[in-house]
Amino acid sequence: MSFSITEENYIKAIFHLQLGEGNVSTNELAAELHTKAASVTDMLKKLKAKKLLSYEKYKGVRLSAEGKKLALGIVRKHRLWEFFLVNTLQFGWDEVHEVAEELEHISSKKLVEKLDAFLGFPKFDPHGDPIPDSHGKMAIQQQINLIDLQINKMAEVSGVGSQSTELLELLKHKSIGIGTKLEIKRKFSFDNSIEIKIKNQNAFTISQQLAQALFVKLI
Amino acid sequence: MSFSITEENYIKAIFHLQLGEGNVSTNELAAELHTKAASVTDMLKKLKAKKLLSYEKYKGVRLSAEGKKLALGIVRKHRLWEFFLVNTLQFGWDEVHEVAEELEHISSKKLVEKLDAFLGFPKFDPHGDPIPDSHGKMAIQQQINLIDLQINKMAEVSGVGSQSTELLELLKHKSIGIGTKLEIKRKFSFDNSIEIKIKNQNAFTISQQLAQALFVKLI
DNA sequence: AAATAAATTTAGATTTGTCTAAAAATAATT
DNA sequence: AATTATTTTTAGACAAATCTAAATTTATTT
Repeated sequence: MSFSITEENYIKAIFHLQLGEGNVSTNELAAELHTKAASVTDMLKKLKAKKLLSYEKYKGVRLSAEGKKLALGIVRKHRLWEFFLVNTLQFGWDEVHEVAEELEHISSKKLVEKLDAFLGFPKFDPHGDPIPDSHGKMAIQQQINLIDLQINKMAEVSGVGSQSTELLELLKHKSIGIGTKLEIKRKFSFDNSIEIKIKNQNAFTISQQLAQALFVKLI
Repeated sequence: MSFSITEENYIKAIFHLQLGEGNVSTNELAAELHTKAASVTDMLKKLKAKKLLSYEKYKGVRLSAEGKKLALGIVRKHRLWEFFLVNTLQFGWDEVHEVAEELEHISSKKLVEKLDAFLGFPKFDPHGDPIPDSHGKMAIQQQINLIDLQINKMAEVSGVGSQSTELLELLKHKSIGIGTKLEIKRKFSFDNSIEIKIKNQNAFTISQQLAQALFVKLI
């Protein structure tokens, strides 16, 4: 079965809103999608008929297993395309969202898998959000993005945003790897670069792009 | 002004059908788009109101300058994405058309320009069709694809399908460049590789991919 | 040139996704 | 618990893109 762009956008919006436990309300959805409650009600009936979600009048909505699967597929595409735009086409990480909103609806299954392989099966997108794999599994992230680490808090590198050879080459050159212990000494707002200090080394600065590709755990 | 996917598909279809001189008929368009004549008539009125084409009842249709510009933009995107799918993502050249039909409607201007640069400003797509540049200009092609050259006809390399460093590296290694004179000795249907003979050299075979990246003129 | 055939357009209906306004159900307040 | 406020649903209408069937125009034949 295949779904319209509008249907996919509803499913994705519900997915993002139902993170906690409770059901998603009609008004929440209307706000998220910049539409009206009446339109949402109509669409929920349609999506219920397609078995993508469970919905009872006045009770709100939750995705079914099938709906979740569809949502994860869309999120996967969105985040893979964002990764592509930033790491391959040199977009700024802050200008890729709208483009990815369009690209995430391209339907070819083969395209997604080939893109994933080309990018080196990245686990996190440029914003540090996890990319679902082809089975819908995402890396869980107790780790935080290095760029969000507080100054002078010691932390340990626990993951990288991608497996690209370019990133790995740079990390090797800077002697950074999984397990490296470091802390941030300064943050420069001009270019969002940060100065980091690794034990027994002089402090040095790394770019925003590199910091965003690194995930750390507090120690 | 922005256009729906349907409108863009009509404009593209008219562009491909009006290659010669005459006007494009309602029935021709209906056949091309797998729709009915009545639907075409409706849409032509709409596109005329948007000044994308000139249309008089019962007289057929031709694109305006503006319509042509839009069409060239869509063709440009289609062929750039085809090039990307084949050369970057390793799709077979015969399986990219449907995917490119979707990708050609992604609207971001910046995406197209960055993709073009990433690919090395290719002049021809994997089928040998010319890719319009950002101003809508296409390389004219008296040249034919090497893969379509008849056996034992002497020809001269007149163009390459792209400027990618990978292609140029391979061409350098094989001592092939613009102006190289060669002829095809055999074609192998198993993998579509061909055996070529360059003056004063031993014959050697080249891959389908390489042959498709080379354009020649008969001499 | 009249008659027939083919192509094209109009008229009216359908589907998808949306809206406004009114009605119904749920939640909050006194 | 009754009243008010909020949320949600229904009813009816609309725009986009399509369709079928009928009407009209152009082309072809006799």
